[in-house]
Amino acid sequence: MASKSAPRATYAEIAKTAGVSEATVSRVLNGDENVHPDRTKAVNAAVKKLGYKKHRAASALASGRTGLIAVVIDDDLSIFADPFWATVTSGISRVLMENELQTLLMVTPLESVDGPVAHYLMGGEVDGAIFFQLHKDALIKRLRKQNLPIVITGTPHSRSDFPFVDTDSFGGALAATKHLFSRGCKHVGIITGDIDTTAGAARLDGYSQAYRESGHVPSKKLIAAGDWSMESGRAAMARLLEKGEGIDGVFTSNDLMAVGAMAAIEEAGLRVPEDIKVIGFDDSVVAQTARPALTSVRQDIVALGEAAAELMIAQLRGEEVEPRILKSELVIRETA
Amino acid sequence: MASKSAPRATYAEIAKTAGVSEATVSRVLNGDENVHPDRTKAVNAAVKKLGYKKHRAASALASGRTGLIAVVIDDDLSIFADPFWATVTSGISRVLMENELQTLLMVTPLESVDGPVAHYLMGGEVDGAIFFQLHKDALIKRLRKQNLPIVITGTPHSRSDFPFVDTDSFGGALAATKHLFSRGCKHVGIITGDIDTTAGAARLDGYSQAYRESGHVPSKKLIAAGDWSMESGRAAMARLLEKGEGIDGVFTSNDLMAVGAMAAIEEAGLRVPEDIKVIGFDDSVVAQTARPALTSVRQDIVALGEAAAELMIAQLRGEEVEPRILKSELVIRETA
DNA sequence: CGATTGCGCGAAACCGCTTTCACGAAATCG
DNA sequence: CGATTTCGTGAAAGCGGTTTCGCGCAATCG
Repeated sequence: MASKSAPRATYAEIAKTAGVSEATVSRVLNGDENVHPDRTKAVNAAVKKLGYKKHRAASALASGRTGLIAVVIDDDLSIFADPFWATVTSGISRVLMENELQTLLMVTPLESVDGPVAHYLMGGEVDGAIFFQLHKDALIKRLRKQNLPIVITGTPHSRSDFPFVDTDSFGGALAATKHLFSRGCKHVGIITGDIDTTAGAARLDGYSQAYRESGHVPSKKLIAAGDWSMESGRAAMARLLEKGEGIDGVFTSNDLMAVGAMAAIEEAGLRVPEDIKVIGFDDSVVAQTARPALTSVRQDIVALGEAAAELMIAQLRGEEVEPRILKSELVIRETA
Repeated sequence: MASKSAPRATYAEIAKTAGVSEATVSRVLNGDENVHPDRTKAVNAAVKKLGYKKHRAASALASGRTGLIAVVIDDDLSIFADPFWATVTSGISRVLMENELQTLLMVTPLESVDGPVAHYLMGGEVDGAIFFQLHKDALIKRLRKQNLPIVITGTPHSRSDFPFVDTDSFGGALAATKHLFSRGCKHVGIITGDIDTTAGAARLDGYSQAYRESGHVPSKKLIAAGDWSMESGRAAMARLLEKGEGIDGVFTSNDLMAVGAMAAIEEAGLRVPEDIKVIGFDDSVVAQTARPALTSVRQDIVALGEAAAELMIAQLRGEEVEPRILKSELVIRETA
């Protein structure tokens, strides 16, 4: 459709104006060391003069490298209404661009191992894929077998050796719970996220660990299950209150549930933080807009994306990569 | 990097097993009508049998069509912490995928007309570009001149003939303000967004229009400027209260400012909605988590993305396109 | 000092698909 | 019924890079 107002320079022209062969142009443009400095200079000059920009498709066809990295979002729970993934993605995109790579966004149900997405990824259309979430990793295992570089954002279930990046959920939960104790709470409860997710489990573990370290005795009655939603937080808190354990502090596994919990507390005629202190997780907008403002565990989400991209780039370079766990940090506001 | 475990079928093989020429294979695969049904069938059979998948790069090189649509986000205000754009993007991605197109995400400051992004877009690397926001449209004008299909999400400033999609800000603000009147408010104020944005201006216009239609007399003292942030909403509301116009209702141009306004109202010892009713705009998570729950103007954000993608596809087909304005809807909760 | 090695470089094949061109056969025309 | 169109098709020339191969030359070796 687009007309070629500026008839795009090619290797042929560069080669001619630089007085070298196209092969040499290619070498220079791909950083081959074994080229005489003089020619290198000549080529670079020609490139600048002609405003040359490499043609991706041609390059991809010849080399097999597309310069494209897929970011795959299983469109069930994900991006809708959750700023988290968007933020991660922007971090990824930034880093990839700096490395001459483009971000191909695929928001789609992951379906079977041979849905269209799977074929696309296996068909060599991209140089690598970064996945969000991970309920089923059959597809990923398959891709791995094909040597497609993969990075997972979030901790995978199987302890396969997938390269992944994640926030330190355990540490964050540990710190949050300890903070509640240090503020004088005696009976600290937890509202968990979906325990089937690794993040949900890790946050519960952190909470338990804090109990163990504090010398306090934990009670199963102080543990209530949520599913990350605000409504589940409200319901879980209501249950916690009913049990009459004298709960005076609660760590909720995300901010949304914290807000729900605060509503339940208020409905019970109690006050935050005077009667019950609350700490969330994520430090999302919601934490900042809540009243009273919510104390929460912050994750550096952009950094998470950047780390994912860096892991991908390392793989592309053929380096061995280790999973990366990012530190979380407690942001103290009014609720605890 | 990825090894070819399955040595990818090519036209050559298909042509051979179907007993036709490669040219015919191409015709069939690109929907050329002028091919004998028998051959068409033969080719399709061969394709299925061999599990053939077209090689994008090769196709792009030969045809000049990349099958890639860029989604460009000016990384200043945008994606960070704002679920809005992410949601739009997921709508775009879904529709593009259904049409065999891929979404290339570019999160980056738009800088000058000849930054790297500009070059990328002008270099024929993509078949079209969808832009979010629009502070400066110099780049876009330039791209348009090159015949690159463009769609803008949000209303552009210049009344150039860019194809764009947007939510009916004016109508939403009108409905919200009228609703406040109908609930008995006599002195309805507005906290505007950045007036330099078309959305900010349109929402103010809708508010003014409601005043005109209602027969009430508007007062400049009831208009306070915000900048979309929660803090600006709080400050604006404080000013509104000071002016002592007996304000009893306020329409804020987005949810974040509404939450800020509610905080200010509470700090002034007044109550929502008993003393002052509040309506926001966007119906974001924040509206749902606020207490009392915020009445707000909902936009169908996914639909907005889908519309953008559809406009793009129409252009790719060479059709003439009209801007598309999507209806907004008042979601009534507790604050008004 | 003749023989071997290594380095820098150009010629040319190639990546896989698209598209122009021309040709033979079938359909339409005068 | 010969002449002109129309239609379906294959051969082949690209599209714009990358990469292998081998050559000529200078450096190194015996």
